[in-house]
Amino acid sequence: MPELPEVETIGRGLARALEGRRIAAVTVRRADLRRPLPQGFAGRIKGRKVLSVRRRAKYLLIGLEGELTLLAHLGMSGRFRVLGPDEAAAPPERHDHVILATEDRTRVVFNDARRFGLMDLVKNGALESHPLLAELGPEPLGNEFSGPVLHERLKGRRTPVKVALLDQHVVAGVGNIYASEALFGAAIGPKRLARTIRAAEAERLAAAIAEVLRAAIASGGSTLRQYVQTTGEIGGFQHKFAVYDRAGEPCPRCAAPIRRLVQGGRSTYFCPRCQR
DNA sequence: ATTGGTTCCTGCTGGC
DNA sequence: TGCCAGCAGGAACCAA
Repeated sequence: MPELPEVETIGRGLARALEGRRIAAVTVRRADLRRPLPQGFAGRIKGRKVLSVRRRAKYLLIGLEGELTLLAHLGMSGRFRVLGPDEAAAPPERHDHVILATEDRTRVVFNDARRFGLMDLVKNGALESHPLLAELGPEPLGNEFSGPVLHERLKGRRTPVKVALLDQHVVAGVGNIYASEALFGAAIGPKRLARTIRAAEAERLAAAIAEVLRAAIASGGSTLRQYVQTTGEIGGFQHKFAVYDRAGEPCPRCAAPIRRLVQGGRSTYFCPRCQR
């Protein structure tokens, strides 16, 4: 599942493939993603040069000539493939929905089996007020994120802290995997109500969030070749999780068995001994 | 203002 | 071995 580190890694790959290049052709094979592609999608992109590829939360922002930004979200199963000129003959694959071809015969292919992903076109002037972006919480790797900021945002919430971390309005970009990992890193129990998290704990949690995300980006970055993919698992380089998907295995800190529970319909993994 | 429930979709898993 | 029901999961949306 692409969370912030995966989206960051993918963005870097797309930057290498696209920045400074002109989009020569756009193929839409399926327009009905999570929401329909905007009217005139292909025509509005074609011929424009790509100026930048950035990330906000789990969104990719591909800046185009003419003050236009292509907004993309990968949902659950979205991925991008980059095909070089030597792969010009490669046929489309199942679930390839949008293909951007640059003038130097590179193709960037958006593939999304479950179609929870989306794309939109936004005029740069309207970017900050875009409904999908306007209410997002702070970037966990940015300067505006800190223990006190997180503490403030958890204050008053009666929902479990794990569930709160998944709310993109609290902190942007943390998904199900790194929520569990960060709580483990901060030694905070996932069932604790958000409003009971004290300042010192929020400080630890904010640091743990940044730490796990940074580590995941660092390991994801090393696997990036011509394939831009979602989980960083090429060549056995998969990032090692401390607790996620490890129910029954020993806690790496105290060896107690990792437990799984379901919160808000999502799996949570934690060490019942270390995390309080 | 917050929160719980529902929905979208398809690949995978487990039971028979 | 094959079939199929059930489940996972990001996040918008709605109702309370």
